Amino acid sequence: MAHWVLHVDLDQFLAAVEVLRHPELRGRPVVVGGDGDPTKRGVVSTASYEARAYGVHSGLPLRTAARRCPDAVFLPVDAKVYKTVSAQVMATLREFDAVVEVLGWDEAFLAVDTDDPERIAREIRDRVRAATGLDCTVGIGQNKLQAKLATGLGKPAGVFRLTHQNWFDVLGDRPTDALWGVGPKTAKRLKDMGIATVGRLAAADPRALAERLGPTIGPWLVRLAQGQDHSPVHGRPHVPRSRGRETTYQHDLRDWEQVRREVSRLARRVAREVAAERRPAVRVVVKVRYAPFFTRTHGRALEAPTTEASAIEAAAFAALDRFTERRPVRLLGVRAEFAS
DNA sequence: TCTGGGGTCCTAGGACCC
DNA sequence: TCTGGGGTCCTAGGACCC
Repeated sequence: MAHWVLHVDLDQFLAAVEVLRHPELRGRPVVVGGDGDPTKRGVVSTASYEARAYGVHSGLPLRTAARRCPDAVFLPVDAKVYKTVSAQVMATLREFDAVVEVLGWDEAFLAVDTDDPERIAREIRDRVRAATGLDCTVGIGQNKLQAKLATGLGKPAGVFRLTHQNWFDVLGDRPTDALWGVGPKTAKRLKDMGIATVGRLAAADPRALAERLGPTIGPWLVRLAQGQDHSPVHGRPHVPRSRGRETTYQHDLRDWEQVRREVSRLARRVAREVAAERRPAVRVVVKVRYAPFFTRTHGRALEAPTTEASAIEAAAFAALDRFTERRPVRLLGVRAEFAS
């Protein structure tokens, strides 16, 4: 039997969950994001396919979404409900004879041994739909990279197989940011080097890329473009490396005393979650985004690993003291890092 | 008129030590 | 007056992903 990786991705997950519990919304443009008020600062988390037809997509500012699609139904992100539904989906996936690696609320990899991966893919789709009422797409590959990219080609509610056999037929002429791990910045840098497509990147000299993009990332990009990926599917539960909270304010903060109070509030909230985790923090990082949308961070190591709120707050204050610019603040964040 | 919140990993530079 | 070469740790920032 052959070894296959399947990637399962729920279609328009947040919007689909909202339609499930508000059936009257079916067929309408639905936009989930922020607190559901498109006049406020926030972005789209998920748009239904009906809303996508108006050019509304994840990451788009809610205000822009409202202009593009004034008839859309705007709903707040209800993380608690999505987590519950996600757990049902993942439990369904774990019924299969496979190693299951969860990637987030709406995605998972399954490692399976079979001679008919399409049969298993269709069965996954059917059983997820029966258990939750949700549609998903299943990508099939010889590794995680191929499976992940296959899913995008199978949407919505389809099954697609991407292997070394059809890799270049399907992706060779696509821009490099079609790859999982290549974003707009790297795509631009590659383009500036004369590398615009996956095919060109696959044929590039790893040493030349190492010089321009770093010793790890350069050669890795070439392997990525060749469809190579040896990272295993693992079923171990995720152990967080850090835990943080951040807030974008509806109106910029100008009073630095208020900034300090907000950092205290965030630090104490993070400390509560760190304590609940029962793992001591070793470092605290404060993030400040100024009104013109540039972001700075400063951190402070804790004197000793701790879950104590007062120590975490003191470290956050020490980090905050390293910010000297007194401009209006748009966002504040506090993050605690655990020992590695 | 804008541009969330939750994370992870890699890089580069400086400090420090031998 | 001149002053190498590693290795490691810490920190800030960048890029990416869901």
